[in-house]
Amino acid sequence: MNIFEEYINKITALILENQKLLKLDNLNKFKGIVVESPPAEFDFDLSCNASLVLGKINKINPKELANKIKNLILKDLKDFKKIEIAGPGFLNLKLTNKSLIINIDKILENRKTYGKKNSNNNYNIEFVSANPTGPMHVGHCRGAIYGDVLANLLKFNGNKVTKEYYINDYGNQIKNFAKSVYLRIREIKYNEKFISKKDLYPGEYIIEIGKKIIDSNKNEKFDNFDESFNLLKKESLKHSMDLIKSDLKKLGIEHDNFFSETELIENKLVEKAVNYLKKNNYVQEGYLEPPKGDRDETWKKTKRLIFKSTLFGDDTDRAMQKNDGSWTYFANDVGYHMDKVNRNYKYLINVLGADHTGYVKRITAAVSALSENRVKLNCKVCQLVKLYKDAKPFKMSKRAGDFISAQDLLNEVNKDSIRFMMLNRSNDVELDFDFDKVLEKSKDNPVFYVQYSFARISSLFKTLNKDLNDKINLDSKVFLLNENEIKILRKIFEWPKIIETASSKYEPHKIPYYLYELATLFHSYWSKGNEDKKFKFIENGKIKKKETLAIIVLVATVIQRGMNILGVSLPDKM
RNA sequence: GCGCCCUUAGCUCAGUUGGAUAGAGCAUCGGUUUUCUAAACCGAGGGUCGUAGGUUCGAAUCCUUCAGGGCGCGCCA
Repeated sequence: MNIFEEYINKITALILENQKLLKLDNLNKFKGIVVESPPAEFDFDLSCNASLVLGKINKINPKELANKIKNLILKDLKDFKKIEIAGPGFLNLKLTNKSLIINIDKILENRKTYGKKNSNNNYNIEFVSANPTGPMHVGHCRGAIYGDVLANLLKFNGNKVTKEYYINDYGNQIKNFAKSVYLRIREIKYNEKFISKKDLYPGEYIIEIGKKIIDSNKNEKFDNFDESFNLLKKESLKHSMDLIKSDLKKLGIEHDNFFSETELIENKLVEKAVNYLKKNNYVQEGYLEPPKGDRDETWKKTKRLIFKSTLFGDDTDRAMQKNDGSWTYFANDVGYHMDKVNRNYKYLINVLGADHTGYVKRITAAVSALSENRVKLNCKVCQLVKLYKDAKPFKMSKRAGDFISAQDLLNEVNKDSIRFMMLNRSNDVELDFDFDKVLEKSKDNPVFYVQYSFARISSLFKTLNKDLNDKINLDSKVFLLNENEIKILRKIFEWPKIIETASSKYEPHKIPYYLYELATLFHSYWSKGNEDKKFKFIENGKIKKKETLAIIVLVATVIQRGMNILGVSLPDKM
């Protein structure tokens, strides 16, 4: 149920019926007409811009038109007790008690799904996909949470969502990773000092992995890297992925599908994709120009397979093969994405870190080519996370193993705060993550603020000895909302719209912002009781008005739905 | 040189399918508690929406110019 949609339909239908009376010709252009909440200073429930939009197209003075529409609405729709024309021609509308109650009842009857935007599509969201050569760092957490909440949001609306992780368990980096583990094992077993070199992984977790592999392979000598390679690769990857999965789990995230790059190679998916693209002339042998950025010493102008990604909006065509004829990382990814296309998803979403911005156009181009534009890949880039502690920036780099890992973060900050704070910003701006602030228990910390509002409601229900799910019967004869309750109700009406834009634009950050505003209204109302006894909810252990109870249940309902989507818990008591 | 993102109050940011007097939080200053949880509330000051143009009844929002900041620009992954 979305009250704005409901009334836009009623009002536009009414206008259509009375087209001649209103002297309107261009009625095929209803685009742009909306019903929304008026600015706070107007004491109305709804606002409609129909006369502004239609007046413009039909060259009619919007205020005159507004007046005619106003009379029509008053005559034909019995839902409003007051309509005013404001500003350049906005219609501000106030609902009758009866229609307010109808709308409140509708929400109360469908508490679990209030705000749901019905939809039934098949989505694949690829996110995290951190290299399996080491543990997750803080930057990964942002993308991880973003992807997870996006999935929750889309599922809430009724879509099917596969949460996927692409494991880059192939190529040189894995060789170097296994080599690092090998050298650490030699260090432990034979006292050979580990000397860190370029391309090796020095981090301490490598030692842990080495120990585990020694334990589970008591008879293995580890005296020849090449001979032990397969074993080392397999076991190191397993331990490393276990680390990552355990971090993800602590953040409340579980993927549905892990897709291995090695398997993709073994199943010849790249060849299949390349052959398909060749058939359509999207892949050809050719030469590329040297890159414009930093000089690359190993660059060679030789003939190789090239994907013509410029045909799909990329800045330059892309190599599918390296100097030695083997596939590039991109070629493998093309193979992977062909598999996704073949799995018949309607929408593909890739959540990437800021350092992969330059990759977006080519992989989007590849999906267009592979699906003949049938499937749209949407790449969402999460900008950097900047860590602060004691007002000093925390450095983060994956270089020497001195990055801030997800573990480090989880040791100090609980999952709820991490999730909420990482989402409390649009994904395409940098995010300052302040350790101190996130641990604070005050209004400074939005997580606590929202949770606290719910805890207050819970305690209220405990005092009343009532359950949040109890049925409430409202009576239009005595129905009366005070100004605090009206403000809250109007905010509650906006919830479906928040869900709609958050999910259609993939912008989950709108949810924490909204919840914070709703919590503010509730805290404010609550405090009114401290100033003036008449605003207290309870008298002699009983609720004073059923309307108040209904409003409070609505607040609790929306906060529950919202926090549920965010994957943040709601304690009863704080 | 090129691409993507950003530029809104002292600070951190919401707000873009064009709409009404541009909003929050922090910080600053001043108030509120014998309580349904003060982990809260109320009030005040604070703005040329980076610059310069354009589109129109109307622009933070759309187009163009320029400037500043971030990320990236390999046949690495």
